[in-house]
Amino acid sequence: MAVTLKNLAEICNVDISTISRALRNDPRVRAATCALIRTKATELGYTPNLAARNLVSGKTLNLWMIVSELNNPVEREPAQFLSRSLRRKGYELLLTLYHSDARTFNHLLSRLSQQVADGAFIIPSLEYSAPAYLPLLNGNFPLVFIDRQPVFENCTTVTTANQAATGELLRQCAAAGADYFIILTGNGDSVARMRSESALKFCTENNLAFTMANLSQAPPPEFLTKTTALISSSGIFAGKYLDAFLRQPAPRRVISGSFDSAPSDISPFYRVFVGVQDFESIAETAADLMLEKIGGKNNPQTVEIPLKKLRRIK
Amino acid sequence: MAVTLKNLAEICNVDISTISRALRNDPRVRAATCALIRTKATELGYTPNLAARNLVSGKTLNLWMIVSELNNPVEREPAQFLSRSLRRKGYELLLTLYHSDARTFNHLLSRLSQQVADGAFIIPSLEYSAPAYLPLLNGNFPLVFIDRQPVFENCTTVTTANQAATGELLRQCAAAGADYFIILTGNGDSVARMRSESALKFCTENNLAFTMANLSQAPPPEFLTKTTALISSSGIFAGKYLDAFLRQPAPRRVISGSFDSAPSDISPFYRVFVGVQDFESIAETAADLMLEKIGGKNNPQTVEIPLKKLRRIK
DNA sequence: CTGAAAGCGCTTACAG
DNA sequence: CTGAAAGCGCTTACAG
Repeated sequence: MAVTLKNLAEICNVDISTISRALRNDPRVRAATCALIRTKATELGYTPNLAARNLVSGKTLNLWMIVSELNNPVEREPAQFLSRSLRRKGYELLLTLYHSDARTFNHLLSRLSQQVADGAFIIPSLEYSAPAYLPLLNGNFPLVFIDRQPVFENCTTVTTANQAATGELLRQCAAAGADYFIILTGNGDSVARMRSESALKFCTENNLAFTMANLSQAPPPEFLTKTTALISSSGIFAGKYLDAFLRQPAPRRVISGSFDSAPSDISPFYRVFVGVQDFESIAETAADLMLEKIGGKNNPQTVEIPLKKLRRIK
Repeated sequence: MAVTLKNLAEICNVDISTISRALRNDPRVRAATCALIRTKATELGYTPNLAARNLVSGKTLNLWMIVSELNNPVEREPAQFLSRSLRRKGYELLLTLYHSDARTFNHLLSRLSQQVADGAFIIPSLEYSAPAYLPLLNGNFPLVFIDRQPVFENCTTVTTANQAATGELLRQCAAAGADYFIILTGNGDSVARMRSESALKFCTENNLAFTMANLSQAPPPEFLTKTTALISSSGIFAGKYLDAFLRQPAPRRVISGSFDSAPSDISPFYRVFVGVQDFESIAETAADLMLEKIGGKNNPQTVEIPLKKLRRIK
């Protein structure tokens, strides 16, 4: 059994409220009393019960972050930066995983309603629809979305300026000679859709040949005679697509343009460009918005963070 | 303001205790009363306050996992498996990071003393010494260590059978022709030390030439005439060591023997072996031990999990 | 079947 | 400077 204020009160022969005050450095308690209480407390290894404190204060100083898993840098990096940054601001970041499972995701949201944290950062999956969020949004619970946006409007989101970033990426590929674009970004979530749209727009505006494809879709024969750029959300996909469809017969030149990571084997590529997201700024911005929300400001908006850099790997 | 039992009691014109019972499916409350209460509750979006519940139950159904960061699979993988596994058993796994910082680590331990969780999994760093653990251990707080062992004895630890695993790894290298071993495993923590010792033992017993080295230590010229095996905790190190010292003049043949990951560029190696740890079994075993502990069993012991497999990558 | 009461461990006006 | 009291939101014997 843990030591409680009550125990200390009996031992020190003072009221429990005096104990409480002494331990919280209330200047009103006499130095001598305070000293006695503090020594006894450390002697017995007293440690406050946070659940009890939270009950009276109405806050936990905990913030949750709800992510799918940790293998993807898009989820992992913001989490790590947020943890550091929030600790400096007096909050604890607690990471929870939903493993791409809708039931688990909703379960975690319901925990938030049960007031386990003062707010939460969420990297959602598109398909987990709005109803689960409603109680939280109606209750004005501080929620900041990162990277992806949920299906409904009017919620605070911090994400990369994907339209601009995609434009830059394609421009580089074109400058390196690409005259045919295979766009593999798909439409799995709001970010994917934004990138696909932007890529399409770029190609159309600049009169560049392109096709939207995915990993199980062979490219039209056209690419054989062209300098092809593979545009993907992760270099892994470019590598896989190349292995699956482009190696034999090898096209003249293949360029990879991806976000965050290069293909694991870059040797078959002519050029490799990587748009590196600025996860630190994303985290910092999300933390600031969260604190505003906790402070009572209502700030629904989408904040876009520019790419950290556009690297040429090869 | 969140809806409380008190609010519901006023609205439904029954005592707060009846509300509580109805919402927890107590068979004693009349069906009609129960129905009324439940509809009102969902209407108003009632949601129990977990802090209050925890206060009376004395448990949180939360388990913490304290890790340094998430870039290393040795920390990330057990975390992900544990999260899945514990949810099935009715617990929430909350991940917290200490970012290789001793102060943060101790701060997180103190939170545990404040009863924020019913137990904790810890992947420690060697240098963060025993005192911070003492209150927890004395209070018999359920603690399960994963991978690394803290500096003191008598605590429950789940780790890979590193002695056997290292033996296997070196045996493979020797079978592939290695007659000179550069042992890069170091002594950064209990696992590193165990691997280094085991490697040394293996070489000595089998009459194989070897040297203990690190990334800033050139190998003796001997390796030039030998088939050299680089033994490391991660393929990254083997790659770096090769780049730094072995490339020019290139030795006859270099073999890599590492844990969990291969060198990112395997082309300069003659053979590449990887000992793959069984993080799923480690997590499963740790979860079981935790539940035992929470159930009141005192089970200090070190459980060793065999390697999942020994892969030959090249 | 339901209510009144005590209690979980703490904090904080309010008196004195 | 300190104590008695009320309260945070909930649960659970104990009566009736």
